[in-house]
Amino acid sequence: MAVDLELTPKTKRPAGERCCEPIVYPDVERDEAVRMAMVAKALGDPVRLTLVDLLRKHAGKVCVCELVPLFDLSQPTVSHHLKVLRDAGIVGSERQGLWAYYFVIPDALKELSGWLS
Amino acid sequence: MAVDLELTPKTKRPAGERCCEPIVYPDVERDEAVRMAMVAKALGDPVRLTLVDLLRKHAGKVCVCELVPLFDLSQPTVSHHLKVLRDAGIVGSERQGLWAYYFVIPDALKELSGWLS
DNA sequence: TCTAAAGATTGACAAACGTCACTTCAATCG
DNA sequence: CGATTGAAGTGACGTTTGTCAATCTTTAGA
Repeated sequence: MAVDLELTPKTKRPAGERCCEPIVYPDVERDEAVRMAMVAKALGDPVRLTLVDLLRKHAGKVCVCELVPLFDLSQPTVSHHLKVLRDAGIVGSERQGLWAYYFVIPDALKELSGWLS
Repeated sequence: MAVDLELTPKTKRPAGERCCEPIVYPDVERDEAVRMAMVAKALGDPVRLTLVDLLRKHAGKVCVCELVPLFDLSQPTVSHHLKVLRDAGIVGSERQGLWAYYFVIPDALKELSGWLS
């Protein structure tokens, strides 16, 4: 896991000679990075982060009609943000009659959370 | 802290009447959300997340010249990503002669990390 | 069956983003 | 000094993002 960077003392190289050996690291990490970056990106907007915060604090399912008035945004915009979160796998939705309820998918943030701490 | 959403059973409202009471929540949270979203956004790119990962795994200071060959990107692009991370307060840099060394700022990810878990 | 309401979708547009080629800056070595 | 190297800055580009107005879809109620 640990990439072994050689922190050798550096001196100026002659022209053309490369500065340092390229370090290879497994591609597994690359996929992991892509996945986590996708989640982080979805959380990278104050509105979406707040949406997730509300849904998490609520632990249950929250109706869109309760979320929209919390923001100074049009309904389609909130809907769009919810879609971004859904595409990132962070939240799920469920229709009941006229209403749509959103909820946080339990383990969606686990990988990123684990990496961060 | 907990926002008290009233999950009353919903019925169709007559025209003009609002769907539900707007819920107010303290502005402190809003600032917190803006700060955390800023950090998340900076991590919301695979290259930058990998950069942070490498710097963290290394626990010390890493020379830019060791980071550039790890990515299939031009040096200015890597430099740009490092600047984004610096602007977000996630990493710091230090010059030593010709070389620039980057390192993760210890507590930069704490707030987001705490919120996530 | 007609109307109205909740929510998603579409289209548009300005702003921000990721990338590169080119240039500039600062520091080292001869 | 003059040449060279590591890294940052600039300008340009195509793409993506956040937002809204307008529209569409589905459902409930009369």
